[in-house]
Amino acid sequence: MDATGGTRMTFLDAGHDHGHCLEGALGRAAALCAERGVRLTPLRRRVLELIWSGHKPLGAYKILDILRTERQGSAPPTVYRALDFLLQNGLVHRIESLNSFVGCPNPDPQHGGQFLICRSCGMAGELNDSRIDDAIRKIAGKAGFAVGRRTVEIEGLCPSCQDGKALRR
Amino acid sequence: MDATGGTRMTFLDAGHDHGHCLEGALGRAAALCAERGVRLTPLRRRVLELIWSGHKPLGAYKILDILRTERQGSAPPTVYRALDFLLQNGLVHRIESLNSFVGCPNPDPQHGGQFLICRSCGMAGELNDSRIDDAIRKIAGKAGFAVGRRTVEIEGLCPSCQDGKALRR
DNA sequence: AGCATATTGTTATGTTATATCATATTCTTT
DNA sequence: AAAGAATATGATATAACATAACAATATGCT
Repeated sequence: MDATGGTRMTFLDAGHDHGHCLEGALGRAAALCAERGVRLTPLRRRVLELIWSGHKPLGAYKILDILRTERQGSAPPTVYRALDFLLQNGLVHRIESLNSFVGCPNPDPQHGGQFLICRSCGMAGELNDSRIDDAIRKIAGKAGFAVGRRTVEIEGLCPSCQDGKALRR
Repeated sequence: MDATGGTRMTFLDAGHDHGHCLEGALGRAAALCAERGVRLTPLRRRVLELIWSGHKPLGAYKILDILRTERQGSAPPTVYRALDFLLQNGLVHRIESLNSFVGCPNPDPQHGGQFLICRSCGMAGELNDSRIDDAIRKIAGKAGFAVGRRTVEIEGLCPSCQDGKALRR
């Protein structure tokens, strides 16, 4: 257990070493794809890299804008197909309330995850808290509902933005 | 406390008296608008009624298709403005994962709500379970996050559809 | 009645996502 | 290495979802 109790907290400080996040994510993705026998092609890797350029969820068309500057002929399906692959392999999550995509820090197990999304700076942090998930499964189960995918998105203010330390990042 | 423990369960049986749901919702809406001094105009009331025509979340353009058959000149803003009004007054909720809207059975207090969404029949039931919400608030709070709006959407299979009693409704 | 405010009409456009078919690349088998 | 199957990407079109901006109308108030 860590500071948040029974959960892995990945809502990162503004000053963290992001190069570490990025390299780690790309390394894990490569390993995981190799293990599963699926192909992390240059395009897919590039899209993952763009998503991991920060902790702020990125829209498909933002990704496309960047791709167009480096791959002539990029079009919506270019991006959406790469995103589908990354989603299916648990390498990114879709944030429903933002129509955007964010990297998954621990893609190994199948998991839903809960997201803390700052309305000020736009950062999204992923929690994987078993108590939230257990509560959902338990109550839904009591209602006779067979639980599948969970979407838990918590909008609010991150610690930095509460302190007025930052307004946009 | 009811059968689901500390929560109001509103995931309804296929055979319930839906006229009751509809009348109740419209009545509560009228009362609530009167109380607040806001206007439940014929258009807004009609959109609310369409949303309450079932427990399956309805997309804005589905609503528009119907409106066009009864109000010449209806256009996207017609629907979205009515939806904004209904959302602001807590009379409907937006289901982020479906880009759709569903009636709120108990619009009185300000609340987030959790939604059980059947992938087979499309029905959505609203929970207002304090344990889920408390868990979210507590864990997010420990992470130093100031919690605002919560989006909790649980996709799965409703009891009827698990039993193979229904496939589309 | 006259004014201020709120609501709706109307047109245009922005944003997000998918369908479809053609081409190219990679993998497997021989 | 060649052939064929499977996978991935290119390219074009269109569907689905949502908002901006301004005009016209309806409502509430004094």
